[in-house]
Amino acid sequence: MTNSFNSIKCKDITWEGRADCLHCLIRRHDVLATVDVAQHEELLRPIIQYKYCRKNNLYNQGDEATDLFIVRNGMLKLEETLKDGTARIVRLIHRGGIAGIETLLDQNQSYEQSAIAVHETEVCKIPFRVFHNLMNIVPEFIDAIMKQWQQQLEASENVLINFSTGPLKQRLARIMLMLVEESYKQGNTEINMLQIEDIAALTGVTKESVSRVLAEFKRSQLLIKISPHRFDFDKEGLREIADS
Amino acid sequence: MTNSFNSIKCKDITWEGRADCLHCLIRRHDVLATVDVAQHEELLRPIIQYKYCRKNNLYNQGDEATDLFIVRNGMLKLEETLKDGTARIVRLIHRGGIAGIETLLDQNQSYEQSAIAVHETEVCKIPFRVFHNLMNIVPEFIDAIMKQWQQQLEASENVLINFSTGPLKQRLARIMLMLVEESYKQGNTEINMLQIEDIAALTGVTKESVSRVLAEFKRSQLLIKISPHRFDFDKEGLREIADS
DNA sequence: CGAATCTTTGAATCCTCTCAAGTCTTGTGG
DNA sequence: CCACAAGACTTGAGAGGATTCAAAGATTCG
Repeated sequence: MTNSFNSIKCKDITWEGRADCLHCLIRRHDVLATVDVAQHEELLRPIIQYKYCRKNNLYNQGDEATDLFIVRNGMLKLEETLKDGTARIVRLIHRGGIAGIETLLDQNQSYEQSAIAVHETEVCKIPFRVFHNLMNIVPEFIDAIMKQWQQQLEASENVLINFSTGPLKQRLARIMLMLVEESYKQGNTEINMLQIEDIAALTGVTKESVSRVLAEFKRSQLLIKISPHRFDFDKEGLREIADS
Repeated sequence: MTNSFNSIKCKDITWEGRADCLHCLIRRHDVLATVDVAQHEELLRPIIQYKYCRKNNLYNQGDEATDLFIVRNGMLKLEETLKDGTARIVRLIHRGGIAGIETLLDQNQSYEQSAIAVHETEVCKIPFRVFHNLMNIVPEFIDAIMKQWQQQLEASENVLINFSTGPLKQRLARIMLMLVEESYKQGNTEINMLQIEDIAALTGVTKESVSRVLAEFKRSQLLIKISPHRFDFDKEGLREIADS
């Protein structure tokens, strides 16, 4: 299953039509796995599928919240812009993850971070009230939501512990290994490289520092450029640095 | 309401008897606010109240999970020990917060971090199954749990954004301001200082670096030592550094 | 092709770490 | 209650790492 759509030119946001939950192959990965979609077809009708290309915003910090987004494939960043203008990624959202979960609480009427695609990413856009209805109707759905909340918590802890602690070399090796795992999941044999600035926002350092360390990785053949954004890698070598 | 028990010598864990939820003055601050305690007295009977003195562990990373803990007052750290032996605090738990929330998911039978008192801290120890029963019986309780999950998420984001990003001076000023707010809540006019090593684990730097910057704060009168662990502070000065 | 954006590299500065020693505080047992 | 031991905190000096500012290459988009 290589991502055929990676080769297609991609810049914007594409409307991919009403979601077909009944025949959705990846539903088992997300919270809707707990829902009998045939039974609730009516309720699920407003769900729309979109494709967001690299760098497109799903929503911005502070925007009024109307929808949640489930990631079908690709990767999102949840990013907070700090007072001094720099950005900090608080967590990454992978397949099955939800962007905007904080808006499920009644008191939150707006998004707390910006959600932006870091790779080409397909999502299902689900109106807020559909989620609320499902929570009222399907008991198992609540369990799935709690599980999702815990996963988001772990995703943030991951950024803190693995990407924001220790020498930069180590942190970047860990990020590369995360990208390796991600590429396996997508059926690729090469890394889909993040932008330098995203890596900087993930580690809390400057983009120059990131660039320097990655240059070192390339010189020592830990990363080998295949094409723009595409890299082959030395997993063992990266692992060694990550665990050092 | 100054903490009278701060003056009493305190080293260990004290059993304070069965919790009296019915007359509990701080219940409105936590998830049990949604529960009619008179109606569910039977179910709540196993709840025990404890006092943990500074540095005592409620549980350790990997321990089999049997109970959750609600903080009545004081402060806990949730700490992860990394491969190289250093510790990283992933979040702090204040009044009304829950330690061990991750164990509410069926698949988690053990705690993911260690929970340790950083100040003298009173907690209610609640068996796991009591929580589960309440979730089944009281619909509003589930809402409160979700809210709590979101608060834990925000507590982790706070460590990442405010305590692990930017120059160390700035981060330490922010931690001091957090302690200022904490002291207000407890009705004190002085900071209850964290241990240097805890501050280091919160910021991801060495204890020597923390000590040096705090020494600078003391020299410039941003912090003024009153007694061991107790400091007067210059809130405006700290604010200025925190926002610089 | 040209403009805008993203990435790389250099050199000087600043910050943080390491290792080491010394001081202060706290807890324990005589 | 005091003395000693253990733990916590401070300080110094040198090395190593990250930042800043600036400029030059790449890449992408129109």
